[in-house]
Amino acid sequence: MKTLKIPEATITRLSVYSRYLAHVDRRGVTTISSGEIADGVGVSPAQVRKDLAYFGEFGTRGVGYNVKDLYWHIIKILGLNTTWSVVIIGAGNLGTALSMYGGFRERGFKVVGIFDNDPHKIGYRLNGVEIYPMERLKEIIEREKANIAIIAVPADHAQDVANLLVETSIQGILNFAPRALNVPDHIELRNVDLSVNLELLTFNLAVRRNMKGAR
Amino acid sequence: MKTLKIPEATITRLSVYSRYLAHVDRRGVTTISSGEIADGVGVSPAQVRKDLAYFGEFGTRGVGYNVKDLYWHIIKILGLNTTWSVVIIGAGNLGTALSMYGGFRERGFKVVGIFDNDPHKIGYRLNGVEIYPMERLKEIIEREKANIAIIAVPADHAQDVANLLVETSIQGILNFAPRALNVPDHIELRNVDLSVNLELLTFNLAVRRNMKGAR
DNA sequence: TAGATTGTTAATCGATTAACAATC
DNA sequence: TAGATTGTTAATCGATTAACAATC
Repeated sequence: MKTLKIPEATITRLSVYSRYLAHVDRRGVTTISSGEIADGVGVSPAQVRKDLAYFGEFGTRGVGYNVKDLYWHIIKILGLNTTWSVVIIGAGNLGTALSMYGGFRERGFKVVGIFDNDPHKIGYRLNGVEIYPMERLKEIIEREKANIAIIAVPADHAQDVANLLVETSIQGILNFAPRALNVPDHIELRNVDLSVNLELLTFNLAVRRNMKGAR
Repeated sequence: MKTLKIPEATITRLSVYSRYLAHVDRRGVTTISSGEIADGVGVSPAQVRKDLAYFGEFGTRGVGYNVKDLYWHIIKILGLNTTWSVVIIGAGNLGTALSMYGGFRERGFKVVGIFDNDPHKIGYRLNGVEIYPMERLKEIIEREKANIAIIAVPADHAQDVANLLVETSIQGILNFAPRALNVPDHIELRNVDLSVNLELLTFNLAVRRNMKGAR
């Protein structure tokens, strides 16, 4: 099978397109052009068409795309036509927020367990989901058939948590701790760094300040 | 002045490097090579040197980089040698978590106000920071000299909030709502989409599943 | 000096953009 | 049919990697 490599940026944009399609669908729009999608999300029409072309032909020349149709095609591409069960490690501020975050549920993710090492938190529920002690990590992951783990513990404990997860049936890890993690190849790993985004902003603001100063 | 364009990926990595440098500094390391930084954060040594080269010469040939020195150089580049005052709009789950998130404070960001339109939340404090009604947005931003606003409201209200912010002295917006926003050029805008990251993971997991199925 | 490692240039690789034939 | 818009190819642009001279 020919598997040409898909740019990660393309997947990122597909996710954005699909959310925009859901948005216009709710507003009753049935057909949309690459140019309209492009305007809606802030990219070029050629980019939209190129991104979709990696996966097939979803439109009609001279007409555009059927909104619902394209939406479901992208959902399928992203693997979101099945439910993913998620566990969250760390019931601190970030872990708590992520476990209540509506954005995940909207996209079909289901939080099935939260873990923490603070005895005072064990047994409580967040959004109906129980907080378990770390000792029960493997047991609960296997019982709930969790696919994905979100790491939301302090940086210094992130690798320890990753090591525990490697011993379970977990398939993917989303790491919010600002520390590079080591996991075997059969586990998908992605890092999200909240501070980096704020710092991309300050870098640009600092550049502007300096430009002003140099005038 | 020659201003060659810096890739955004370079800034992202500088932020990561600086955090790694802080980490090894705490462990007492005084000198480090591009190769060691590369290993620590998971990029190539050439990449590290290239990224730094955009901004100057910070190392010593045959020796490497002084850890503290390089750390401060990068902090300066990122604009983090001054304190940035941040307001958070939306005291829901995400806004609450962000306002308590230690990762921001660690990097010198200071949350000076939280805003919400729910009367029941007004006057309460999160991490010592008061929750104000939306009506006081402009007043508080100007009083506290806030530079950056973080939008953590539902997607449908994000543009309204952005419109209010445009009328204030805010310089940059970090938008967590999954919706493209329109703001004038003099305001720096960055979008963070938490779901996208989870979906990059499921895309890869779905590809793996299909590969298995095709075998 | 010999060994190590930077800073930088050139080569490679990959992603985006522009253009247009295909076709509804 | 004429107008519109896709799907796709070729051209451009930009970022990463490899290699090595400079130099501590």
